[in-house]
Amino acid sequence: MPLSMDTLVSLCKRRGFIFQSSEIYGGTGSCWDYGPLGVELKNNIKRVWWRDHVQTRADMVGLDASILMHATVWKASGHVDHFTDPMVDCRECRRRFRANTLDDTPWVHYCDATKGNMFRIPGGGPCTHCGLPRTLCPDCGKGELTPPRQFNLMFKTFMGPVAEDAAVTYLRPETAQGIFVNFDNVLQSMRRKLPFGIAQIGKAFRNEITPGNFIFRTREFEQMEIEYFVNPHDSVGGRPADEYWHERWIDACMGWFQRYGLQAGNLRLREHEKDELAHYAKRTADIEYRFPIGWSELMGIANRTDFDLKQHAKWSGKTLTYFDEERKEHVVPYVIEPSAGVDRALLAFLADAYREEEVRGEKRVVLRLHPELAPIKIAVLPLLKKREEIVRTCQAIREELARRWPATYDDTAAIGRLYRRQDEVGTPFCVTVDVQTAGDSDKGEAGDGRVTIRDRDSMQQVRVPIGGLSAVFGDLLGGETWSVVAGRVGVVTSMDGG
RNA sequence: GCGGGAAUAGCUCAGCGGUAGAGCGCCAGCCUUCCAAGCUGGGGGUCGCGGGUUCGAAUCCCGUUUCCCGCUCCA
Repeated sequence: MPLSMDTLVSLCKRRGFIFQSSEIYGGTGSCWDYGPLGVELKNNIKRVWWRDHVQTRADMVGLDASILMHATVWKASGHVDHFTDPMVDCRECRRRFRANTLDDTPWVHYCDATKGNMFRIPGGGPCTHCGLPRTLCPDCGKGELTPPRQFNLMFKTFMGPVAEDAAVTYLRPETAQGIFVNFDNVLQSMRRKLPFGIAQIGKAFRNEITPGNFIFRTREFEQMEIEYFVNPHDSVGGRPADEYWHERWIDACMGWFQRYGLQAGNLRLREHEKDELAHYAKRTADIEYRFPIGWSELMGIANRTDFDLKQHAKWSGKTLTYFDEERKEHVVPYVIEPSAGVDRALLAFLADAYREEEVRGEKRVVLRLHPELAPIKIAVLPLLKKREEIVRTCQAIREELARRWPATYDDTAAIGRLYRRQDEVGTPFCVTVDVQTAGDSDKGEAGDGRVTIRDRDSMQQVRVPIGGLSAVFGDLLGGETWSVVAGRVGVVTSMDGG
């Protein structure tokens, strides 16, 4: 049975990943809070994204621009003009129209002067039979229209305590503009040569008409964006540089999601049709993921051309160009924009990791999260919580491991249940301390100082000395596979075998 | 914004005019030497909120809020 969104929502709440915002007040539509495990998962996603796209690349730098920006930014970007059209709805057929173009569009009219015959009247003029202007829905000709409503896809707010017009600005609807307006700053301060990119992770806000589907579409969300600047006059491999780099980024992004666990079969690329392209875009490709709600956009990779830099140059009066030493000319770079949603990525990673398995006739729910993404890397568990030596040993081990990795201790259930709990939150490894480990002071028996490591996915176990744990986890959490590491350090036992 | 559905314990839900329930989970104790074991006990809900009808409302009526599904919309 395919994973339902409800199942995921329920798991997220029950296990402390994601709660509905302001729940005790009845909840706030489209807003979600990340709980103790959710914030770890989200931070992990952001961290590996940043590491892989910024820190390990010579051609990338980072940025963290403020959410509130000069209001003119949004005039230059086009968001003010394109985000705030007054809209009206037909009460009958429920079609929606832009109020300011309504009077110029052709309309359907059932004319009383001709016993109610239907006419299609071109342009915005009155009916030639009755002489009356259009008052009803131009499409069905029957329904009354609602009063115009402002559809502010941008959240308007005020800078300063006095609400006067000069101080009006917006919560940014995308992080991209923070990069464009800092293009020259970065160029000057970081001595960059084209091609190079600027990355940013941050919150963005859109008054979506229809939010929903859990964290898929929310009004407050977080973006991971790159603006990669290229010289459109250059050619690479016989192609214009912007087209070449667009392709490279599509491949890189597709590969990145798979590297952290998304199955190739749940990912696909979708090219935007010509009439679907934003007016500034030369080409846009979406990476879609097979979410519980069906195939939907996970990220978009657009070729925004030189539109944004030119717009900001025009509105700011500043020169936003790059000097090409070889050609001795100033160019406005083209920009390739890989833009991903953190929340959507998190949803995809969760959905892809979710498994229901049958183990000894019982259902096992397990999140097969990539170890780098897992909120908790290691759980240290006592086989018997009544034995002081065991508990003490557990806590010492946890404390030591927690210096390098998120590690937790739990003794509130029997071992089987403890394992299942960790499975359900995606903890890749458990360390179990038993009587042999700590010894038995009552019987005067010394412990052997060895503990069991249990692998989440295979449920196999291997026994290692406490002193070797740090090195073993260094390997396991550093990218080596369980089978390789386990085979190297000890005798592997499986559930059925032992 | 429109249409439809829903709202009762942390989760899944039953109850549909007469003292708020179950399963799971959670907590504690006993037990337990590796995969959701067992036994005992426990905490937890003014049944989304506000009105109304009634001797009496989780239950019927009205309003409202929120969520879900679909439509619309989506730089």
